[in-house]
Formats: sequence, C-alpha cells, structure tokens
Amino acid sequence: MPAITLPDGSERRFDGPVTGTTVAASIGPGLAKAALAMKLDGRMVDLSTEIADDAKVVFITRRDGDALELIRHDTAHVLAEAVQELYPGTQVTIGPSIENGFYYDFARNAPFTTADFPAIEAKMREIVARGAPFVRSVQNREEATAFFEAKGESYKAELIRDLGADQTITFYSQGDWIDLCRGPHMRTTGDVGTAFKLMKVAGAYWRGDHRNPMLTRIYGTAWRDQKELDAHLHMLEEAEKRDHRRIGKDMNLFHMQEEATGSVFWHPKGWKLYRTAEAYMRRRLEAGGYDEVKTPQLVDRALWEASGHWDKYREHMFQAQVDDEDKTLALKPMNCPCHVLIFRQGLRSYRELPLRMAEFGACHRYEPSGALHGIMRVRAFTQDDAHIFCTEAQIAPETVRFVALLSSVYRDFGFDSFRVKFSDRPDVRAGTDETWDRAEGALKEACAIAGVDYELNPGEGAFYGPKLEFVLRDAIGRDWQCGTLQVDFVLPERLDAEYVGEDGARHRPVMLHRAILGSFERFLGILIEQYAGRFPLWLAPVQVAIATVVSDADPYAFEVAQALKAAGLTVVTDTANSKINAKIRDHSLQHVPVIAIVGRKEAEGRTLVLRRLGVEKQETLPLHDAVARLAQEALAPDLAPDLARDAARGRAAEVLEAVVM
RNA sequence: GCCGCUUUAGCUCAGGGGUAGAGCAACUGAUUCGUAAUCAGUAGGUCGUAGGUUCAAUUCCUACAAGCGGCACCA
Repeated sequence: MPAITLPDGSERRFDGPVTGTTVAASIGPGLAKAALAMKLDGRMVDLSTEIADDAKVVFITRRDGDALELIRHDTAHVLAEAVQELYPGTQVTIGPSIENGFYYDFARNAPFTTADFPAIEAKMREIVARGAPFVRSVQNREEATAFFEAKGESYKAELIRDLGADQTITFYSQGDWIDLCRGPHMRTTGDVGTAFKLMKVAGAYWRGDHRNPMLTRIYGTAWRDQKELDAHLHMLEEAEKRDHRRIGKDMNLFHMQEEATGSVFWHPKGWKLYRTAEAYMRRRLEAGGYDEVKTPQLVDRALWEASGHWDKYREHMFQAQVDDEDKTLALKPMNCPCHVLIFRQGLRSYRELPLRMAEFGACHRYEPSGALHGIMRVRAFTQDDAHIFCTEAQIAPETVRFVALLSSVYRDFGFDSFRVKFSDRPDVRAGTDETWDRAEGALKEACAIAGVDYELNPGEGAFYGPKLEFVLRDAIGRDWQCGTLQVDFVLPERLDAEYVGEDGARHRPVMLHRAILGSFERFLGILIEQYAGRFPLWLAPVQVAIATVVSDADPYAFEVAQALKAAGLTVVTDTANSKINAKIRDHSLQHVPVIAIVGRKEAEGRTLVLRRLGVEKQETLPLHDAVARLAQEALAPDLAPDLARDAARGRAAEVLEAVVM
C-alpha cells in the first residue's frame, strides 16, 4: 500500500506496487505525456520503476534542468546504435553524459572523422524518429558476459567482469539494439528530441590508461530544444573569438614559433602587459612580507640528485653541457631547491620564521608535445613562486594569510570567483600518517578560518604533502590550475634545511610552496580571455590612442602625447593620413581603452575629447584635467583601491555580457 | 607521448600533376576629411621541412616538424 508524496506535499495511495507511469497518469494526462523519468526519494530512476513502498516522487519533465543529463545520456545510446548500424564490427564501450553534452568511445580499426558526422547524425535522427522504448532488464553475470563475448564486444565483457559482485547487471534495449547500462533512461528514443549535434572526434585511452589501446571518442552536445542548442553553439563561437592565441595575434602581443617550441616571444605590447602584472605582483609581495630573490637557471645535477628530482623528474628536465667541463647542468624546472640553498646560508633562528622567500623564477620543463597549449601550457615559463619556511604551528596562519593575499590579487585582476581543490595524501607518499594528519589538518583548519570552500581531490596531493589548487576557467570552459599552496616536509629533510629553535636545538622547518598567478604565461593567457583583450586601463598595454582629425593638429597631438607620457601613461600618436573614422576603427579593434581625438577645435581650445572603447558618448576636458583624470584612472588597483578595482570588475562583467568586437 | 585533423603572402582564406590567387595589412601617391573602413597604384610566396613516384610535384605517396581538438601527463 504505497503512499506517494508529491513535491507539493500532497499524497496519493495505491493498493499495490505501481510504476511511475501509472502514478503520473493518475495525476493527469498532461503529466503522463510530459514525464520523462522520476526522482524516487531523491534518486533518478526510470519512469517504469515499480514503487512498492512509501516514497517521495518528483516527476522530471523536459522543463527540468535535470532532464538535460537524461537527454544527453540517451543521446549517447542513440549515437552508439547509429554507429553500429552504419559501421558493423565497431565495438561499443562507454558513453556518459558530460557538461554540455555526451561522448561515446568506440573501438574500430579505421577511426572516424568529422566527415562521417552527417551520415551518423542522419541515422541518429532516424532512430529518434522510431521512438523505440528503452527497456530495462536484469541479467546474470555469466549470461551477460557470454552475450557480449559472442557479439565480439570484448570491452563490454571486460566491464561486466570488473563489476563488483554485489552490483546488479542491467541491460537497456532500444528496439533491436541492446547495451550494458546502469541507467536511468527516458521512456523512448523519441524523448531524445532533435536538439543535438556531433562536435568532434578524439582519441581516448580505454579506461583512461595510456597503457591501454586507444579508442575513438565522438563528442556531441545535446539540449532540451533547438533554442538551447543554438545558444550553446553561439556561445562557443563567441568564446572562440576570445581565444588568447587569436587575440595575441590580433593585438600583436606575442607569437610562438617552431624554433622555440613551447616558448613565448613577447612583443612590445605583450611584454608591457607582462611587466604591468609583474610590477603589481612585486608590490603586493613586498607589502605582504616577502623577500624577493633571484636564483640561477643552470644548476649542477648534484643539486637535483640531492633534491630527488634527478631520480623522479629527469625526463622533464632540459640538460646542458659544455665541451670544456665534465659537468652536467640542468635548467631548473622549479625554484624550491635553489631557495633552500639560500635558506641554508648561515645559521637560521626561529626568530626569522616564517621566512617568505619569493622569486619570479624562470623555469623550463620538457612537457609532452601533446600537452602544449598556446601560452597556457609551455616549456619555458616564469612562476610567481615563493617558499615560506615556517614551523608546523605556522602552517595554518600562513595559509590564511596566503589565501587572503591570493583572493585580493584575483579580485584586482577581475576574478571574483575561483575554484579551490584540496588534494590530500596520495597512495605513494613520503612521511608518516601522523605527519600527514597534522599537515592536512592544518590546511583544513586554515581553509575554515579563511572561509575557503574547496572540493576534495582525493589522493591527488604531492608525494611530499597536501596541496590547495586555485583553478581559473578559460573562455571555452577549460580549467587551469593557477595558484597553489603545498605543504612540504620532505624537501627540507632531503636538502638539510634547519633552524635553531627557542630551545637551542636544531629543527627542520616546514616549507610551504606557493604561487598566486602560477605562471605569468598561463595567467596572462587567462587574463586575455577573461577580458577578451579589452583590458581595464591599468592593464592595457596601450592606454590612450591620440588620433588627429587634420594634420594641422599634429603639433598639438605631440604635445598631448608628451603630457600623457609624463603622467605615466602609455600612448600611441596616430597622425596618419587617414580619416578619423578609420582611426577610431583601428584603435577600437586594437582594444585601446581611451581614444583622444584632436582636431583644430581641440588644438585651439587646448582641450581633449575622450572616447572610451566601444562607447559613442564622449567628453571634452581641458588638457590638464584630462591628463590628471587619466593618470588617476590608470593607477593599479593596489595604488588606487576603489577606483580601479570597480572599473576592473565592471569591465569584466560587461565583457561577459557583450558580444565581442 | 597516443589518436585524428591541419600547414599556400604579415593576417584570414581560395586553388590545384604543367612552378600560384583574393580581401585586409604593408609601401607609394592623391586627398586634410569630426567619431568603427577615402581613392588609386606598387610590392609581397622554395605552397612547413626532407625524401619518393612522375617527362613534370606546391598538388600524389612516405617520414619528420609545428599547430589544432581530445586522451594521457601536469612532481
């Protein structure tokens, strides 16, 4: 006698076990038609699931956001059926729903190409039109394995073999096609609808392990209706325009080329942006109690052997030799060992702790070729690195302090929110469980004090200690780790760092490895995408373009340029023989935040007409007022907290809304 | 590193077994003009690199490199 409670609190009683379909029908024909699946006591299940006991039921219709995951998963099944119909002999493996869509991994001798998409999509639409019901059935292990092995589906058979003994093995069929699947599914393939599109093909290792064969993955996107699909595709198009590689070229910020794979050639404007960020960071670190140092790039292998990197990290290190000397040097892949060497100069006292040692450290790592990505993942980069030598008791307060600094820096760059991952002890690790307990406990405590919400990243910590990762998202939704804080009690041991404590005895310091931007290259890449190249005034590599209307105004334009430069602004003076319309267009396309227009009127009245990027409204100011105002506006956020910070935030929000120029 | 795709002028791209074309940018000239493209002309390419097939290769094939999309990696 199940009593079924609906979201509105009302209750319905039935004489015996009922399916969701029956319950929906009892409520009304509209719902019977619209219900795709249901949540049974919070768990998403098939509508055909039998309800035997009292339960809370929420029906899922196409209007619910939860429907998306169902639609995407079902679309993956439709894709698999279509592929097997079109390309017999192709093995199916797995096909989950993911953010914005789904994928399905196939094993086939000849890989798919996007040229196959039209045929596959057509077949998928056919399958959707058939509207075959999804039918769930429970199988026993032997029969299920035998079934797939008989079909030549060795991957599916392997999946079943690896399912836990306690797990029910369920199949879902749609017409003649059947798949191993946990479900749930909607009612029929017709519920998939037509708002889907295949997006790309890619290779992917079976079970995500590079020792396994590579499968062909087909990615698709699926939505509740055409409007949503169109919006998503439009968003992707817009995101593409914000790609830092595209903007880097268009704005002439940097380039990369074959002769220095994975290294950035910064052009004048790009380097200006870099230096602005660097100068800002330097001020913040100085104010934050850090001491800046500079350590060598080429370091003898002996140090790397001592630190353990030679053993564990050598394949990622660039090595260097000279003819005359029988030595192997390596380009440093990280700065920590060098910082320990500075720490070890002289006898350290507990009074010096916490000692915060910072470096804009140029590092080189031989990254796998396939990992390189624009300036986000490179082989030569500069970390805004620092190591805090401290006691265990200082881990928590230093973490709180660091998170505050990082949050403030991110805010100043226009990132109001970011994700934090907490990576705890990996399987292979150094140190005792007690030490790990203390280190993880201290980090967690610090997060609580700092009000940091993190997601747990189990087992992903460094072998020497737990870490926090601060993650920013790029224009097309890829996540990049930028900031980090890592607790390390191994390296001080290996490199024999010590200090004299209050008790007169020698102690090991704990090392906190931390970075805020991560690397300038990656952070600037994300920053470029964040602003779509339309930087707030303080960051803009060219802050003001002075555009003349007639050549009679040239002398005044040069005078204006001098005045603005004297006030610390970066300007270009455009006295070219072209129309003011063209000049405005050119500088707007270059995302110069302020265009100062200078014609006869301005020269005579000694004024300046200021036009902001993308805004038609403009204002006329006396020259000196204009210079003073712009100089004030161009101050970095840490120098003029309220003004620039609000401007940066406003601009970031505006860019998110706007269609990119 | 693995799978797939791509590589033609500074940029965006067309073309195709008989050694190449457009638009924009650049340069030159004319034009001096008031808020997102003034007009005309000129110049610009070992068609990623190296082999192979062919009477002939930028085009077809192979290898390599770089880039792109993923996967793996990111101590």
